[in-house]
Order: sequence, then structure tokens, then C-alpha cells
Amino acid sequence: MRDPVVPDAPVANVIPVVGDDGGQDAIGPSLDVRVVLFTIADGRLQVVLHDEAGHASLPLGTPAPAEALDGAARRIVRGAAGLRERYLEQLYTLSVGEPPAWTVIVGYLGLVGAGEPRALRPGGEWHDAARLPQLSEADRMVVEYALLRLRAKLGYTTIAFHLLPETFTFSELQGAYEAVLGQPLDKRNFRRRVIAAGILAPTNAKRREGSHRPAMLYRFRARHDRETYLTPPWSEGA
Amino acid sequence: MRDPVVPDAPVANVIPVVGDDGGQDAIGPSLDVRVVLFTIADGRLQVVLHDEAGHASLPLGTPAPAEALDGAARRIVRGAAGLRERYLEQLYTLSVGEPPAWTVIVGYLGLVGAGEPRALRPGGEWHDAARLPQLSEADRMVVEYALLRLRAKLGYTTIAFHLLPETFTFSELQGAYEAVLGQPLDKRNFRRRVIAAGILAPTNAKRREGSHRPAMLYRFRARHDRETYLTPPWSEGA
DNA sequence: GCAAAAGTGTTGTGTATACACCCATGG
DNA sequence: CCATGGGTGTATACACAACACTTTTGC
Repeated sequence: MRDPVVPDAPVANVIPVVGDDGGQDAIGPSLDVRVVLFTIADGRLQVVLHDEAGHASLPLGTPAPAEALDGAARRIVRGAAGLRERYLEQLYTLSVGEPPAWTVIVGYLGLVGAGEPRALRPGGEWHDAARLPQLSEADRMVVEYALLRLRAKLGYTTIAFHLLPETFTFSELQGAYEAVLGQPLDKRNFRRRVIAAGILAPTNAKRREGSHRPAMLYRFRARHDRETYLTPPWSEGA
Repeated sequence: MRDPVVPDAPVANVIPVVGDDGGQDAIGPSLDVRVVLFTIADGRLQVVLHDEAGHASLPLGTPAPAEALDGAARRIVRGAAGLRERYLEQLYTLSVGEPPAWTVIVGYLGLVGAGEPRALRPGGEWHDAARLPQLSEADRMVVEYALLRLRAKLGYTTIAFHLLPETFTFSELQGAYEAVLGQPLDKRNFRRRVIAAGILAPTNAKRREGSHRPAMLYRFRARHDRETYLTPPWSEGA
């Protein structure tokens, strides 16, 4: 039978299923929340890292007792990075290390709009997503997955708008897509699809910024289709 | 500025970002892994619940120190339910309750093929996914999200095969889709699409099981496109 | 021969792709 | 007047939905 055979659990000592005790007897893991915070600058996708003592790491923090995980992630963005995110989504949870360094890591994806202030607290720095310094195994995994999800969601959600300022030109929007996907897109087809989606509201303003025709400015028409995001209904999303 | 404004964190006391200490000083949450285990029986989508003392709950367990979360989920399926899953995927992590009952729950989605033995340990029972008994808030959320993900993934992955026996007829496959989606599908369009996807290998066998024309048996052609699943590259999937 | 499920095509409609030129402006 | 990015349309291929009848078998 050729069939997805699943290997046995690595540690596999049988721990009985607990009903609903506190579970405080065994030594628990430490828990931390890490955020992969993206923005677009100079037409390139960037990520916040904390460089300390020569090695870089994702901004992270420990949830306060009973603090919602989304709340902890928000707090990390605000506190550690000094930023205000526009979108936040839980990615994946993994368990790394051996006791007593056993840690459960909850990874988050965050987006910062190009309109917001993006100055970072000391120690934090924006890095090109394409050329990241060496990271821990765990951080690498989280970043890699964040990128995978972000790229995939460009296709079927309006997530890209959270990377832009409040009003923006078509070229900026297209540039955001290209920066995330890492490949150029056809201008006419791009416009057609975005317009067909009906998610842009034109403003009357134009942006004049060079010796060429001024560009029309648009605004994201909120229609925040939670539906298509495949995000759990209870999560607070953006 | 009409714009995804994010409310402040609920608990919002500033906890400094920790570098990489063990974090063992604050009281930690208890951690459990819960699995929403689906199968198809009698043409209906079913879920394992543990009925104890009158109220039902998802099968759950506590990860052993340093045990991978996927491993813990597998162990729960094997141990608590007495089953062997064909597919397993992490869903979401949530933090519920107040100290000292503070619990971090990692939710999993599991699939059991209709070919496998599906007898459950005492206390476990298969319930129609459409008519579940009352569950805790947390369990309800996890089940609801599992269904959402499963339905969505039917559309762009081959996940449905993990709900079927090793060989199956077209009608069984279509029935699985219909059971999960909760709506009928057109036979001809369904066949065309599945064949076009090139994921079925015909066997020579036929199934004869009534006073009507025997059906051709197919086998899933493994091509396990991890790609399309949008599952993290490090997860062990099925 | 009849009941019951298996199997099979065509047509229309919409959606995605490929592709090249004129427009408005500043200097 | 020229360099620069802004803005526009068409033709073709492909994907998806709607829809009904013939085939093979057991009884």
C-alpha cells in the first residue's frame, strides 16, 4: 500500500491524554511570539531584524498571563519595533530545543504601510528580504514561511494594500506586488484585474512628481473580505 | 482616514522583549494540542469527539518536553482515538482562560481514510460534522476553523484523497467532495476536472456492488504537491 | 425488461495572457 | 523637443458551468 505512511513520533513516550487539569506538574516550555514584519521601501520588500551582539533575530516577546496571542504580537510590533502595523496574522507554531531550553514559538506575519512612520527602536533594522543575514534555525523557518504565505495571499486577497500608504498610484500598487513576488507584471493586465476586482476608489487628487504625466491617486475600498483570507473567524486580522 | 485601525492590546502591560533567556520565571501557560479528526462514513463528514461526563470535547494531549507539536498531534490520534491518520496539518494556536487556568491550545486538522480501521477507544465517538453536540468555546472555534480550512483546501489541493480508501471509484471521490462541501456537484464537470488534473491512476480492477454497471477503480497518483498546500516547508504533512 | 448507478460531449460564457502605442508633464 | 513614467484596447487560448442520454449490470 503506497500511502502516506507517517513515521512514529520522535519522542513518543506515551503521555496520557489529560482531561482538563492545569497541567502545571510537568515542566512546561517557555512561550514566545515572533513577528515577521514586512514593509516596502525603495521598491524592495524589507523585514525588521534586531541585530544584537553580531547576530540577528526576529523581534519577539513573551505573552503576559492570559494575554491573547494576537495582542502579544501587536505589543511586540509597537514596543520592540516602535511601529504600528496595518495587518497581523498568525502563521504557525513550532516547538524547538530541548529541556530546559524548550521553547514554543508562535510566528506572526505583520505588514507596515509605506505611509506610516518606519523609524525603528535602537537595535532594530530593516533588511532586504532577499538578502537576510544569518538567523537561527527557528527564525529562518518563520521568515521563510511568512514569505510563502504573503506571496500566496497576494493572489487571492487584498493583503497588498496594507503595504501601501493611504492613497497611492497604480504604479505603486503594482510595484508592491512585484516587490513581494520578485517578478515583473504586465501593466495593462494588472490594471484590468485590479479594476475588475472593484476594490479601488479613485480620489480626485493626482500626484505630480517628475517630468512626466501626473498619476491618479487611489484609495483602498475597505471591503475587508475576511472570507477570502482564510483566516480564522475569531482572529482580529488587520 | 478610513483605514484598518487596530485597537490596543487587551492587556497591554509592557513586557520587555527578551533576548533568549529561558523565560522560566513568569508562570507559564499549560499547553495542549487538540485534533479535529475527520473521516467520511455513510457519505457524511464525521468528527471524533470524546464524550465524558455528559459533555463532549476534542481529543487532546500535552506535548512531552521537547516533543515536536506534529508528533504530539500524531500521538493523540494514535493514542486517544486509536487511529492512524493519513494527513495532519496544524491549524492555529490560541490562548484561552485566565491564570492559573491559562492554556495555550494548538489546533490540528487530521484526516482518516475510509479504508482504515475506524473503531475508537472507549469514550470516543464519531459525530456528524453537521450536527455536533455542544462544545467548549475553544473546541468550537477549532472545529469551525478546521472545517473552513478543509473546505477551502478541497479547491486547490488533493487533500480529499486522504479521506478515501486506497482505491476508490469516481462516485466515491465525488461523494467525498460533496460530503465536505455540503453541496452536490455536477458529475461530468467533476470527472473532467479531476482527470485534467492528472492525479488519478486507473487500476484494472472494477467494483461490482449492486444491480448496475460496475465502476472502475482508481488510485491516487501520489504527486504530493507540498507546493500547493501552503503548508510550511518543514512540516511533515501527511 | 426494469431499476440503478456508470459513463460520456457540446456549447456558451467568462477569465487570463500576450502584446505596442499615445499622453501629459517638467525641464 | 525630448525624456519619463502614466495610461489605454484587442485577439486568442483556456477554464468553468449548464445540460441529457446511453451503457452495463443484477434481479
